[in-house]
Amino acid sequence: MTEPLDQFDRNILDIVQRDCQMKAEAVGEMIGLSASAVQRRLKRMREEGIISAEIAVVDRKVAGNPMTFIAGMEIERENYDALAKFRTWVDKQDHIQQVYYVTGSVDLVAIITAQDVGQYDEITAQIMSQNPQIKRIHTNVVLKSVKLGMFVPTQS
Amino acid sequence: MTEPLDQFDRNILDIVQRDCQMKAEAVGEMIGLSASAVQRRLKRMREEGIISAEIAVVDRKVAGNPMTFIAGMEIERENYDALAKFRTWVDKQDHIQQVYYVTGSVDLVAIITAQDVGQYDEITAQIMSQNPQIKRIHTNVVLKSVKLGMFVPTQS
DNA sequence: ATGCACAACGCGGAATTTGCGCGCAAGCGC
DNA sequence: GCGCTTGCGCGCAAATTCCGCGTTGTGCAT
Repeated sequence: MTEPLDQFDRNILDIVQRDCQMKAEAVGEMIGLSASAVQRRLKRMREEGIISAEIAVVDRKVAGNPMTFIAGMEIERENYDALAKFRTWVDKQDHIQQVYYVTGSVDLVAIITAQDVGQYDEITAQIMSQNPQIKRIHTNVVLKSVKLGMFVPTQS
Repeated sequence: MTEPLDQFDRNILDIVQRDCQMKAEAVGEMIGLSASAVQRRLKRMREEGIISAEIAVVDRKVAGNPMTFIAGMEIERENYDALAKFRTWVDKQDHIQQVYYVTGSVDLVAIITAQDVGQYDEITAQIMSQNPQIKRIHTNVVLKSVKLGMFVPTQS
């Protein structure tokens, strides 16, 4: 289905993961390929889902959500499709950036942005009330975002 | 410095946060603005840093890093610039996607991608050896990424 | 095994099309 | 009336498509 990436693909991904608006010609110069070849490969990787999205990263403070919280949640493990239901629900919650289903003392870890603690409180209240399978929420307040990003290494 | 966003700006950000390759004309149609106006606003928001980056999101599995870990770390709190040093170091570590400095039972929370547990072990070993101020690491293995993204709500 | 013909693939470059980036005059709000 | 921002038009840069070529790999006959 999706055959392995060659070195050119990896180099292209390394670049567009940092700046996806770069001109194909500039990319081609960096990696030793023509502009049309770069565009062909980009198109292919987009179609195959290797590049799943191309997104703008917006400053949290300017957007009015200066605060970040990390919420660890306990869920009913037995009920497996509780997780599926939670997934569809959480997809629509814009303040919940990321959710991971994990091993350990909590079952779910969520990265949540909010305007202030009051709004965060409202969000957690909604999580609890609209998802009875969530038993408890442990909150960590983020004092500083040391590093942010979605970069994935491609070089083996 | 950076005056507040109006409704047009917010609508543009909502769109480009999901797809930053969309044509300005298409964006303009959605929000009721001409293409050139959209481009002007995008340029301004890029220059002001409201849009801090535009990046391609790459599939983790295809990139050869199918596993994700959430690492909670304990650090020497007294030494404040220990955090600054850690920041500069961690910026260069491609496998460490995100790092948050938090309140609670741990001081730092990191999202880390790896090929397998063996590679993750190497990464944590490097963290410990190259950052003596890190005292201990608590690892949570991610069984499933329920939601991923960097979306920030802009509508108040 | 060796040599050859041929199909498949991906490249670079040219031609075409598309979208961007400016200047400008008009319109809206303060 | 004075900003500021919009919409429009034009020139140009970039993306897309098309085409010819070289390389690779496969099958077949020698």
